[in-house]
Amino acid sequence: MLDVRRFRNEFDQVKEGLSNRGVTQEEIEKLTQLDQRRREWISETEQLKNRRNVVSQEIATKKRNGEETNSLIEEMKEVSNKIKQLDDQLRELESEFERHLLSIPNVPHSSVPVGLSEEDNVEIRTWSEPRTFDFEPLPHWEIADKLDILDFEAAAKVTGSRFVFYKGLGARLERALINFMMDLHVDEHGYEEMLPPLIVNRDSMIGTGQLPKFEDDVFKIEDSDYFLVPTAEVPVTNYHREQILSADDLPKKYAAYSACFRSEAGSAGRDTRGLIRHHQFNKVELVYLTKPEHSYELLEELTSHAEKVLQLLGLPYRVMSLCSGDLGFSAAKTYDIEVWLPSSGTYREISSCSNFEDFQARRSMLRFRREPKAKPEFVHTLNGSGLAVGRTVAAILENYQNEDGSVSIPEVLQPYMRVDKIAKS
RNA sequence: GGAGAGGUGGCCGAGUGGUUGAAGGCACUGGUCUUGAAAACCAGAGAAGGGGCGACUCUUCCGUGGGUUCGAAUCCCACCCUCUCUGCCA
Repeated sequence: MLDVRRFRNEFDQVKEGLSNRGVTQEEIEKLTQLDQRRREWISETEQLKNRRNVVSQEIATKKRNGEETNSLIEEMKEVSNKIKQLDDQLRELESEFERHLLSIPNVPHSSVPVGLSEEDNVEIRTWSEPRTFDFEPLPHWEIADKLDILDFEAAAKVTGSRFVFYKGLGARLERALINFMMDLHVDEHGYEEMLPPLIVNRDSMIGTGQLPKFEDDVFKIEDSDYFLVPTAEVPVTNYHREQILSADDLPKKYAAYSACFRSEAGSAGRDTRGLIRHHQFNKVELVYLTKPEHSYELLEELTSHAEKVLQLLGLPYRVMSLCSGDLGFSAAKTYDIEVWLPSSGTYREISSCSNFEDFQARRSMLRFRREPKAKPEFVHTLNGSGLAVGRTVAAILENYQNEDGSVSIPEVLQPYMRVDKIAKS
């Protein structure tokens, strides 16, 4: 959530940042108006309430002394009615104000490239060279079909499109990757492991910014106010919601594996084949809660931890800095890590690492104290995929495929897989 | 799902519709005392929002949301959560 005070005090800067990512002039003006009216009405009702408190005190004293209080009570009836009226108006205004505020995206960090779309994202670095094949590399769904390790048709029958059954060594590969990634982050990178609920309530979804604006993108459980998690970011970040942490607790670093559920409304026809875009997929997520002054340096650290997974797996990738127009709603800055997919000859997103600054913390009242008696301040939250598991399987199948249709297993995974190759049985 | 009990400050725990932001205790901070510490004594200390350059000041907050009342932690209604018993069940 946007800081209204920052909005007032650094109006020009905030306005520019927001319009760089597509917030309209009207939306900004509306917020200014609502904020002004809101503050006027607050001081009006508060004056009346002060009057009510003072006179109530007086009535109590007079009653105790046996004095007459009828005229005061009469006056207070009127004041009370007035308060009720104004309070009702104010409540309506405040909920409109909040609704509006919740629908305004985060302000991009000054280092974010200005641009309108994906086209304007900036490449930061690449790692390793795409392998050259002396045969025509197949897309992962064809490789998997020949090896009988993924079954999309059965999933379509049992559930619907954009689902999959993993089978045999395919299922083991998915599981091996989850364990490999979790072990790496916990043992080498110092994260605390967490296994969160896969269903969360509305407040949690508001806290991390999925709601109220993007209800169409998530699965809601009928006859309830529960949602399937679109990412472990939601339960894990909300774990500390409405808490005041002490400075010694920071930074908090959590690694969480979860299944993720997304409705993929609006992406009909895109990536219909293979593992790239599913309604349900597995992901290992890294989540940070930090002091504000460390968040940007930790964004680099977080990104490097995600990169490390790809390096150990030997998968070529590049790191992109998303431009203002391509940033997610809650993010102030995002690096996308894109892995090389030989069959299409392109890089595809496999991790997205973002700094949300205090945007999520403000929505979810997630604070810390520098000193035992200091005023609470909002923490900064960050998260990134470390990595999306299904897409990693796709990348391994494609990058490690052999001419005979088999797929070699990257060395670091062999202890988890207990084989060095998936071949046709 | 059913029955009962309960939700008050960092924690424990009082609370009769009218100086209760809230007794008391623990923990915490500062001071006195002490060579130092402990004990004892004294004092201080919550959050959000509004106004003011500031000292400061006002409003709200006793699970959440409504209601009754001149006035609600206290009365009424709904909901949420926790605990105990119970039903079904991986």
